[in-house]
Amino acid sequence: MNLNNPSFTIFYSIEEAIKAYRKLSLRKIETVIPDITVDQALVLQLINEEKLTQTEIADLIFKDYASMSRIIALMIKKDFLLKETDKNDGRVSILKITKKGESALKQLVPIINQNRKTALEGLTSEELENLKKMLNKITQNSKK
Amino acid sequence: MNLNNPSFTIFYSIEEAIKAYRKLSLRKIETVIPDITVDQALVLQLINEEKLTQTEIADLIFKDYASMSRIIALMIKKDFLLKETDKNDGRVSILKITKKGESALKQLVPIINQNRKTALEGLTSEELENLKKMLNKITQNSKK
DNA sequence: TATCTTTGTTTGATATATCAAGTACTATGA
DNA sequence: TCATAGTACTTGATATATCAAACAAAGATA
Repeated sequence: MNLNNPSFTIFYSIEEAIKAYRKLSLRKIETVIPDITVDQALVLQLINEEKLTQTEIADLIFKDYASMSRIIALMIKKDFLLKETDKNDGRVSILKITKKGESALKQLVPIINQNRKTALEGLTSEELENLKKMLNKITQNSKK
Repeated sequence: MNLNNPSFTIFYSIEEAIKAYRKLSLRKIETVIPDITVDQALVLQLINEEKLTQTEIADLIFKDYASMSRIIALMIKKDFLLKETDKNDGRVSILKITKKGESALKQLVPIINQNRKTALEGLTSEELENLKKMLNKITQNSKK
């Protein structure tokens, strides 16, 4: 039977966990910046930490390039980002954080860190290492 | 720093694993039934195993009721399901699997089981128990 | 019975996921 | 230098995620 099948429940525990965490993140984030999504907040943080192209960001956080293109477009529309064309390579976009983006970021960073802490409360670093190892095994198995 | 932060990597290992698994599932499923999605295949399987309302299915697999409504509508459009109104409660829909749905199901069940086996290869049942426990902890932490 | 609340489902709006196709620019080899 | 291939990104189409609002039927209550 399906519903009590351990293989079934693993994947739905994964889905459940990630959905619960995303919901927590959204709730906390919208208390400080109402018009930003969880993904957009993360992208903002990544661009702030390193100069990255859209493609590089997409690869980092496992997003499709098409999705990344639309996420960036919305962030520009909402005035969190600016886009310029790279002078050395006309295909590449340089992403810059606006004033509004910077101010949002200042408020977001502590919230994001707190969310992770909240979600991982009670898990030791060995447990987390283990969790990551098992998840990576599932990823590798799935890529064959 | 963010990218090497263990808290960061945990959540992205989770996303990576679930995305890799979904991609594997889709690839295998589309070899037998090209016009069905991973979610739709799962819904078909659940309806086959138990008589469930849309709301119950949604709760089981952590879907929003709105999403479930649309998934069901598409499955009806593609002739995998039929919907009738419950005679005892005019709000409730009774979902029935069509001939096409039944025939699809026969081909899908072994594929779905094989996908899970593939993805979990090399993980012992103790490890899986542990994995589930940690994921459930993250879920509970996130729900506060 | 008339009103109010709850329940099961749907619809609209916006964001993201995925595939396929398209655009623009760059690099490479004949 | 010209044709071809590759790279970075965009766009269209369809599916799903999420919130808010709507709707119809059922149940509860005055």
